[in-house]
Amino acid sequence: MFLTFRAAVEAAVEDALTALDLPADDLGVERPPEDVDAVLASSVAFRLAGETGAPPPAVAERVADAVDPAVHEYLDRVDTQGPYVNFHPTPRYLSDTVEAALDGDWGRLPDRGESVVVEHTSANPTGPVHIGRARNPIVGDAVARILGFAGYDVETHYYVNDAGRQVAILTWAYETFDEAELPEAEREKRDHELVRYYRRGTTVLEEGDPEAVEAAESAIAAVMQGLEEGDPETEERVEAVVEPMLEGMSASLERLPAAFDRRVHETEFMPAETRDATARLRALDEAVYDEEAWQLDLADFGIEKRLVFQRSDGTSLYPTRDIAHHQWKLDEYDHAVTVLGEDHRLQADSVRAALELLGHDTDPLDQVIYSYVDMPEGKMSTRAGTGVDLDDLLDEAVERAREEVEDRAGDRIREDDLSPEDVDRIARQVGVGAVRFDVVAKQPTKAITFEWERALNFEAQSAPYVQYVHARTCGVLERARSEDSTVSSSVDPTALSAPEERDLVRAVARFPAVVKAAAEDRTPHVVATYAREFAETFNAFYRSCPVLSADEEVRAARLALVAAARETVGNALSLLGVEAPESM
RNA sequence: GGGCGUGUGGCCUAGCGGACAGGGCGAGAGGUUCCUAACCUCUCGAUCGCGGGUUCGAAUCCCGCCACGCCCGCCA
Repeated sequence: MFLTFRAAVEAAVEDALTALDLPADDLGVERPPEDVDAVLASSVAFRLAGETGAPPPAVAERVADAVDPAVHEYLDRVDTQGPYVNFHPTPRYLSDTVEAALDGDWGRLPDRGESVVVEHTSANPTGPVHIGRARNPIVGDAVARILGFAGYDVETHYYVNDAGRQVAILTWAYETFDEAELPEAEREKRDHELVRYYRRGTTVLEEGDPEAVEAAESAIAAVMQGLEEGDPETEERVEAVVEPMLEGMSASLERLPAAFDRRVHETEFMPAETRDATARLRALDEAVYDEEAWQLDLADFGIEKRLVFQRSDGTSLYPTRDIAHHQWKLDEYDHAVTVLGEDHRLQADSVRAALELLGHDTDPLDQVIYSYVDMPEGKMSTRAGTGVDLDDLLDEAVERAREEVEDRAGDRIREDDLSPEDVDRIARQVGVGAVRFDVVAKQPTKAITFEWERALNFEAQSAPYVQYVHARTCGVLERARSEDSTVSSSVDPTALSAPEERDLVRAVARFPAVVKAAAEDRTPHVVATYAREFAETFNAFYRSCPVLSADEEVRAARLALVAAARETVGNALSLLGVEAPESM
């Protein structure tokens, strides 16, 4: 509804300017501050003041006079406040908004008939997921949900680096060391068990005596060569350790929840596609053979660092395989979004440049960059075993949420008691939701230093604040149902006259525009910001507008509005991957 | 050294060319015979890193500087 209204306002301003014979290249349509009672405003008058020789307020008057509200949908009237032209919607804007929101799937944008692959997380299968990288699945999952809701045909991929040196080390270590000589696993989970081999392996490589290191290096090299050639036996050996590791990691990710439509393995592009890409790269004018390795000169793309794409021993590197991988993505999908840490940026830019050189249009490629989460003491590392595991964070979050639920159970006003199952459910929804919301609500490029107290703060501006609004809407609707009231699918707009009612409807109306912006810019945090503002608006309404005790007509309208609000806040939470509790 | 990113009250954060820079945490004062108080109201608190510039107008754009992070591997 907001989108329709905005289009109408833009058309109205443009028509008015044209009629006044003024330039209409910048309409200055924007959202006014909260205390101004208009849905949209225009600041064109500032820009036209010089043009017309009149002061901005006078220009604003003229523009406002030139608008004919009758010919624009939902446009009721236009007035001015100083230099600003303000636009007010018709009562139908309110009723149509509520009715549309009740129609189901509120906020979903029409099908675009375009596919998009969202690749995220893609953590190396070397150990348990720690929270240094936890932004990736949380942001990536939200981006995928938002794009899907915005009308794209979305597929999510976890790209498995199963052909690199790291997994070769893991494979060699797994086959070499005896479990009896390793420390006990931190959890009875395959990823925790297997990471012990990886850690022991890297320790030997770093601190072992020269002979041992040499033997290890040759064993590792043999694994990499085998993979390069597509040797089935080597692939089997690697798979034997990579797959259980991934199962363990996935189990943690699913708690967020972050699930994937498919895992795409590097080895799927070996040897054929990688060899083909290597050959085509070597044929380029920008290809340089230096110190027995093949490299790509990307100076024309502003990248000083040469991209090495074939080692002196003839094997490929991660970027080489990623080029083959991305050629496939470009062939299969209309758009490809990759969520990756800031340290991979140069890498990704280089791959993109190489794809351009190979003749691909890389416009469909898009990156969402996030900054790693550090500990107060410094970086987290799988190898060193420093940092906090995602499982530990989620366990702690749920545990603290449970304490909250139990504390609050005592002074509940409502007489219905929570069953043990309810307590479990709420603790999980609130605990996991708080972690997710805390991460997804921030711009991903901002650095985060992990602190327990801050990450697990359930106070205002966190997930529970928004979830609580959803629970409240459910509570009202449930009560109404028990009194045999049904939510009417049509609304009398004149019954919604209180400012808190109007504000809430207007907030509902904006939701599709928020989805659109978040999808276009790949910025899930704007949905979180909206959800928080929406919750605030709802709470203002809830405070001053009793629903069930209101007179019949007002009651019907408010009940419909509550149902619309539930749909809105529920869908917003779902886009963020945060559960919407029906009670809490 | 070069490239990229970030810098908003004690702390976290939104805004990224227009109406007095919004929230939250924290500190303090209130609010529940009424649909869930994980709520609400009020008070305290900001040279929007620093300095220039562009503009009628700059937290927002440009230039310079400073601080922090990331990258500059035949690792991924």
